[in-house]
Amino acid sequence: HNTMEITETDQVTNISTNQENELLSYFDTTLSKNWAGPTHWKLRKTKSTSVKQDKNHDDGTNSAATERSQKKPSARLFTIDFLEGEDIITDDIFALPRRANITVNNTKDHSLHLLPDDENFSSKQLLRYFMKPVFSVARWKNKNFKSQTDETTEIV
Amino acid sequence: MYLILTNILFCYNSEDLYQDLKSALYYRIKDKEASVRIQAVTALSRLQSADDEPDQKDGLTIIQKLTWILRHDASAEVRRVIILNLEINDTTLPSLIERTRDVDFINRRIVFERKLSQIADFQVIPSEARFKLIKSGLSDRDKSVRKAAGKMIADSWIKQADQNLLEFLERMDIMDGMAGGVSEKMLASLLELRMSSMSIKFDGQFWENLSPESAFLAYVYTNLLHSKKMEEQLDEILPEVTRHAFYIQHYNNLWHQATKETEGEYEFIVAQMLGVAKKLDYADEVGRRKMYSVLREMILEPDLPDDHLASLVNLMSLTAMDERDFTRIMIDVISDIQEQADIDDVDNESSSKRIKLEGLAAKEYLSDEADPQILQVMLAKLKCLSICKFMLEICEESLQDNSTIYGILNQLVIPAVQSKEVVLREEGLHCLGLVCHLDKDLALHNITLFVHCVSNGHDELKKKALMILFDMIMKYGYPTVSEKIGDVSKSLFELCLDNVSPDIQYIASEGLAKLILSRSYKNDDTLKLLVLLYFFPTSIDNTKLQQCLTYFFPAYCHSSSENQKMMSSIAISTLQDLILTYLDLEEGESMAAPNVISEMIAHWTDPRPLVEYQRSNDDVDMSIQGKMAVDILRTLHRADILRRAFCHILTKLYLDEVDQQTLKTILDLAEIIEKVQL
DNA sequence: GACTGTAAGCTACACATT
DNA sequence: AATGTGTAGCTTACAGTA
Repeated sequence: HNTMEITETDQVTNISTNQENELLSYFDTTLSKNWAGPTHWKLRKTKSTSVKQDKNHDDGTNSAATERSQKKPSARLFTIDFLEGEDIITDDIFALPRRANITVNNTKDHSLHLLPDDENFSSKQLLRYFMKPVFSVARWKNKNFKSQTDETTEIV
Repeated sequence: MYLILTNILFCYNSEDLYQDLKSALYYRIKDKEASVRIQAVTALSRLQSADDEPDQKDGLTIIQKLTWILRHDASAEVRRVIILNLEINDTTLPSLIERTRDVDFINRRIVFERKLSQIADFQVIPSEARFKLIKSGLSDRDKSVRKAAGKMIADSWIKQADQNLLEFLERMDIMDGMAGGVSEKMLASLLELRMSSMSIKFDGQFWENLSPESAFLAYVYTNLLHSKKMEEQLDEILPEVTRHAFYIQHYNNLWHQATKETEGEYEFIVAQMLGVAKKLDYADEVGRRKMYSVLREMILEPDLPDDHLASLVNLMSLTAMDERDFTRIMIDVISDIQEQADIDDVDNESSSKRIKLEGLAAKEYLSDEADPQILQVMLAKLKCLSICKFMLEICEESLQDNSTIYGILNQLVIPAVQSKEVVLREEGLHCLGLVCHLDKDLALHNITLFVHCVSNGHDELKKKALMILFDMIMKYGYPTVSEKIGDVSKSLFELCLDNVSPDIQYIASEGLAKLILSRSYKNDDTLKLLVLLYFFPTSIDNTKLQQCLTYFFPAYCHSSSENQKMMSSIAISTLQDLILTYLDLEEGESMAAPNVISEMIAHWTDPRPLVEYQRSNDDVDMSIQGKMAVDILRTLHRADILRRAFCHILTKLYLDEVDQQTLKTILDLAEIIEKVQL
């Protein structure tokens, strides 16, 4: 029951001619960092600007009531959530006497700190066939008008 | 401090002090503070050239220690200091070159601009490594690295050849860097940087006295002007079509007359000239005919390399009137070759010699008997199939409109597919796959064949068949294709994702990524398999697969709320499976840590990037991760091994806009857990 | 209680952009 | 020059180890 099918014919031309092409190129830019796979993946924050904008939009469009009812409780209750985690069992407060530190560092680190080969994966590979190359320039389309009619009459 | 001491030591040469300092430094390079290590390493690098005495403890000299740190130190800055201070010699150069792939882009950059630009002779780098570093430098994700690599070539390295471009290309061994287009990329970037400061003119003399380097220059420059749409300059440098056809003929003749030492060079020149010809304007009838006749003759020659063949077919399409004209010509060519093979079959000592030469590569694939006649027929067939393949890559018209192809299908392609020779079968299948792009009925008729090849063929055939199958589904739609084979396709996909061959896993992943992203195919089990495969320890070295899916998952989840919903529905159970595999890792296996997996999954299912992409939160379920939180908490009080990781993902979820009801559920569940724990 | 590794938040700085 | 962006490093806190 899981297998659903939604489709028309020829997805490559469908997509590449449609605007979805542009939409995918959005990801070419946003994913240009973080291309190297899970071992080198990092979360990039600093969406604070866009988030703030979004919130402002919400404030403008939605009522302030929803704002209060949703966000304020969530903030409060979420802190409770933190407390639940394990806060009450805090140990007694002591000053930490520091003795001589061992200054050597354990380098069992086998990582060579190298990037993998960059396969330059982009929307381009998702918009092509495996076997059939896509030629951006149609080679005969210009000549076709005059010759095509001739040829057909000749052959037939 | 150590630096000062070291400098002092240089002035007051005291052996005891020196040894003391050195052994102290040997400890400080292992200090846990990066800043200390930086100092230690700078100090040590002052001693590197004066002291090659091995350390008694590990038998390593200073330089060996430095190169070891260069590879292993976790601090980018420590590595940077070593890059900057390490002297360049035969032992250190490979380590420095390796840093062109350092994770830190500043390190990559300074290797190019401070080290590799400084070497006296770039030929000390073996050409394979040289092209590898050029490729990675010029196509680096970071702009400044690309620039540094480009400048290294265009400013420093070319100086070694006295600013003489052709001399430079010769020293560069461009013929060794053709694979992957590295040579072309390098020259193109060089030309782009120096275009203004050089005037490039190709006159008759130039064309008549081509060397591999000048021919390559002509080819790359032509391509560059073409891609920049600089039509006037292009007209200026390119000869007329007729002349160019003569040149091609000329060098082709030289190639065949060449000695063993020079034949490679002429073959290369011909390849470049054919490349240039692709950018000519074939409007002129006389030129077009001349070119056509030259090509028509060349393509019949027996021992053509594959890329010549591809260029020839491509050019013949340019000189043809239209697609039907083109296919007719190619079919003529193919039957000529077949005839030729049949005739040569009877006698002709000399051609069988040639075949042997060419056959060397193909021989290993061909079955046992070395009978030259059989071999020759086989090679002729193979050549016909290759021509057919290149032709079909170009063809667009449907089979009904271009029925000439049927003939070749029945007479050449089908027998090849049924052949017992592996090479022929592969190439035949390739052609069949391409023909199926032109006719839906034919495609559907052959689906079962492709499926059969995927499940029963040898690896190479499997790969081809799988690619064809995906192409067919992309082209004609999943329902149409699966109608033909029932529910086989889903299990076939799963089989391929589970395959032992990394290539097949990769093809299956990319194929599925395409299908899923284009909404041709949608299935939660398959999606889950993809995620599992992505993180699985066996995939850790499958870079293609990883990079493909690294692109796919965010693109999939952040482009539609429906997709994101699907992902979130499998997220928790998948994460659970992955954590369990992580806990069961064998010695020597490795995979991403549970926390990383959690963060990535949390990111994929985060509604905010989706909102940003859609530029509105219509249809976006802002509380989607709230539901995930509920899921997690429900599993949490059962399993305890998973506690840690699951709690971690809980903190990553976006719960600010969760609806009240879900929120309440979350809190209740949390409360229960707390009580149970107490 | 010492000592580690890890995670998260903050600050300062270098860099790029305009 | 002024701005924003991204990163490295520092600090703090906590949990596990033995």
